[in-house]
Amino acid sequence: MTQVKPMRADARRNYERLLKVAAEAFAEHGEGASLDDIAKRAGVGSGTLYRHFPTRQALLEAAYVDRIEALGERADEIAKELPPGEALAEWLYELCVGTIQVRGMKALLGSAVTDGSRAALTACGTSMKGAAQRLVEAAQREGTLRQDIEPIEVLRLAHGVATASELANGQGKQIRRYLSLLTEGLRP
Amino acid sequence: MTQVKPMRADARRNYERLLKVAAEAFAEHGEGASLDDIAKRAGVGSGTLYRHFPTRQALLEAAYVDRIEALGERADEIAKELPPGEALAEWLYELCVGTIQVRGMKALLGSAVTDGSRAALTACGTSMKGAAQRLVEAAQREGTLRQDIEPIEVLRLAHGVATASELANGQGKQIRRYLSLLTEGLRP
DNA sequence: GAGATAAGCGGGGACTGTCTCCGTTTAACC
DNA sequence: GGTTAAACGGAGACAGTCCCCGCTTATCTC
Repeated sequence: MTQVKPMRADARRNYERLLKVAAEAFAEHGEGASLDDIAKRAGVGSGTLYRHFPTRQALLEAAYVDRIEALGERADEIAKELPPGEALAEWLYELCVGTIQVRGMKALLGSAVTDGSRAALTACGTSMKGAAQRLVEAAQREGTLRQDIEPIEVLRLAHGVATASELANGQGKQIRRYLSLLTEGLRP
Repeated sequence: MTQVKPMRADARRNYERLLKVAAEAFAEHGEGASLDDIAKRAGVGSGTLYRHFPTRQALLEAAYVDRIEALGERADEIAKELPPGEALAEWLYELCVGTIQVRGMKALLGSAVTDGSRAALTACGTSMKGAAQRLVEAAQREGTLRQDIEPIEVLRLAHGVATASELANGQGKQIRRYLSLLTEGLRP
């Protein structure tokens, strides 16, 4: 599963440089950051960039996997500290914060929960879905979450909440409010 | 308020052609459709397009104002046929359908409810906000909608629901489901 | 260490899209 | 019909994506 042939030293070096620069660039300019510019800033030719990461999507994913996996692990930490219902809410909050604050992660998280996505987001997608599943099932067992809902639906709705919060100039407060509106519903 | 000087005949002709072609192009290729291509298809130079519509946003808005205003009027029709709570739900449903199906309208509706938007969406924005306000207040008076919520928040959340539905390959069924999850909340 | 060799590099260039500038055309008014 | 200002339109500067292929170099072998 892991790299059968070890990368050549220069290849590995360039790969890492690109990743680091890309994360900065995406954070700064959003997912539309210029790829040729990233290559330049990393001190490599654009050919090198495109060889390592055939698509923007691939680079985006590689640049943020660790952050996303951290989010997956965070789910378990939170689960230890809070009762299931609250844990889910808190995790969704942190997920939304990440979605909005780290420009460029939105597209990535979005396609991770897209139905029929082109199997692109394997790593990120499974990590997110796993975390969501654990929290959702726990909350359902506890009885603080409706039974008829799938983990992936929760992720999609959270993405929707992030979008809505963004429209409202999303500071943490907005996210909290919209998340709680979702949890409690719009009825009185 | 309205055009002080009437447009020259050729200008008016080109303006209309552009609008018609633009609506088709955006519907077909999404909001990213090539502007030069729209100009070409309308049989005018790109200079003409940019003179009439300085930004993509401006063209997008002009191409869809009538559709959006129809949505505004639809609110009142629905209000006559259904009790306030159901009317709001039905209107939000139609709003989401429009958001998703007519590619290119999403960006427009999004920026119409963005906090601190650059005063771009005056026409569309006020139309939407007006319709939302009428339905929201009626539902609140009836007691089927929480009191502590603003019309614009409902619009933003609806946009979020549309986004979530889109991720789920949004057919009408998904939209209905996610909307009702929002209305009723995620609690059991 | 020297040589062989394939993995990896990188930048030139084709292509697509945006947007402006300015010489030319033409509708509108007399 | 002649004048004039409004409107046209396309050439071209610029920015981004992405591929191709001759050159460089890390690694392996002796």
